[in-house]
Amino acid sequence: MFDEICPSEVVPFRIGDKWAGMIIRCLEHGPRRFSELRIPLRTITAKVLTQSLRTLERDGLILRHVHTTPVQRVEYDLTPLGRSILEPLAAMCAWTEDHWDELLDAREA
Amino acid sequence: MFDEICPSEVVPFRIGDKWAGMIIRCLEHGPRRFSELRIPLRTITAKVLTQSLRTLERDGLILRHVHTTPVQRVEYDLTPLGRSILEPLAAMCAWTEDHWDELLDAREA
DNA sequence: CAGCATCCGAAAGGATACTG
DNA sequence: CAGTATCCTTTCGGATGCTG
Repeated sequence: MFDEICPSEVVPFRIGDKWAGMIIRCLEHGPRRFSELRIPLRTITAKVLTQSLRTLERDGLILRHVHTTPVQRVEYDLTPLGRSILEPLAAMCAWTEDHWDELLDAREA
Repeated sequence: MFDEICPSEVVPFRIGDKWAGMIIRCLEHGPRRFSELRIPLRTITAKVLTQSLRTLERDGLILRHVHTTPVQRVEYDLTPLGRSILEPLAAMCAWTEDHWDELLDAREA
């Protein structure tokens, strides 16, 4: 999903905007900082990451925490609502893995 | 989902393009003709419906059958692959129903 | 560090008119 | 009936430069 070689465009599911699904997965195992998120999401720009995070925050799926001690730190974390979406998201990913070959075959033909 | 009063934009999931998920649900109970699909999808234009159907066909999720007896009839039907996507799609819809109020509350705040 | 402001190109979606 | 063709508007994502 995060690999540039991986043709993610084949995945027919999307949550929110282009990056929202991947952001949610990045937060699966605990809070992450803005700059930490930029690592797995290599090609995302700061502006677009900010946009996606704001949308997710507005929708109540993540929370934004600002720490000013001593330097600026901003952490993002899943809300219970955001965490609850991991289950249907996993179902989607499982389906995609199961039918990956069929999807690629269909594209070729 | 098909009601114009219903704020479908709140639904954070999407399959393929804007209409693909709804088209798949329209085909859930058997094949449908082009013009039949335009009824529940009231606001879709012929061009965009054609585009979405071609994409779904290319991805192997639906099949297109042309009947020329005696007038032109074109029917669309789910493939086994397309039918298998109904399950994760249902999981997504169930999640959305369960958390509908939370999503709307978050938007207001 | 974690953004915001500005500008830009590409793509998606749609309106309208026409066709085998 | 089931589309095509053409044009147009909007939206999306990104590049670049600046800031508290």
